[in-house]
Amino acid sequence: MNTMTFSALAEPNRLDIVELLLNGPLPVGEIAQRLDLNQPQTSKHLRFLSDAGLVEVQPVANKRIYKLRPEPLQELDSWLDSFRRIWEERFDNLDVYLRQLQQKSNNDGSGSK
Amino acid sequence: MNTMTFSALAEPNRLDIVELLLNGPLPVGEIAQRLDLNQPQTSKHLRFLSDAGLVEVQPVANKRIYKLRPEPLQELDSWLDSFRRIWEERFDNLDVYLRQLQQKSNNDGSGSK
DNA sequence: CTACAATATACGCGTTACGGAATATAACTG
DNA sequence: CAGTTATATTCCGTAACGCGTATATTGTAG
Repeated sequence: MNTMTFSALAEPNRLDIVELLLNGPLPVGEIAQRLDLNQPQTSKHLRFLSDAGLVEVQPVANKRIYKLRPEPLQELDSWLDSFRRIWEERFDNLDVYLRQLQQKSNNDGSGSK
Repeated sequence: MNTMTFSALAEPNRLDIVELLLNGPLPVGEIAQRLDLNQPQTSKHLRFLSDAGLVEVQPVANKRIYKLRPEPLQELDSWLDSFRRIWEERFDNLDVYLRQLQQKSNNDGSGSK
């Protein structure tokens, strides 16, 4: 799992941008206006999101229209698979671990490796 | 969506810890050893993960055993729902947007509101 | 080519984050 | 109680981040 994705989404304004773009592609100015950000910050955040692969840009005349790229979020989705599998099984194997610990300290008189 | 979760997972070592704990709860020393981290860093990362609600601790004798808490990852999972919905539909509404733009610039001689 | 609109980049600043080393705390052992 | 193990916290230096302001870039219109 690429930590860039998490870094990108860890910043509140960037998370807002991503959620805003769920409604469809938008040019920088619109994004800045709707989220009440100034233009340079917006560009910088978009740059970050772009580097992380979360958005891509398409120039149209004077404007640059940003839209979401599904790939990183799909990767995130499949990363979560591992956890979904566990949630359904016995997630809390604490007792198992404790039993192992117990057993270990029984035959541990000699510090074998 | 809570950005704390993203911040917590944005750090490679912390991500490793979370993935390691998928196999079951572990004490600090084991985590440090398996991930080749020194003990203070491990404790600090676990502290962070704990603040983010991603892990919880259970003291056992001398040790402190950390285990995953599913809630934040479940929240993440349901956050992704919004995107899953979109992926299946027409995700790239760029053409739609462009048509709106086109139309707007037609009857935009007077800057109404 | 000039003026303008939209966007990107550079710079300086204060804050936060991470790592390492040292130290503090807590519990077990004898 | 002293010694030891396991873990947490503190202090410090450095690097990255987010913000605001100013400036550069790119495209459009006349």
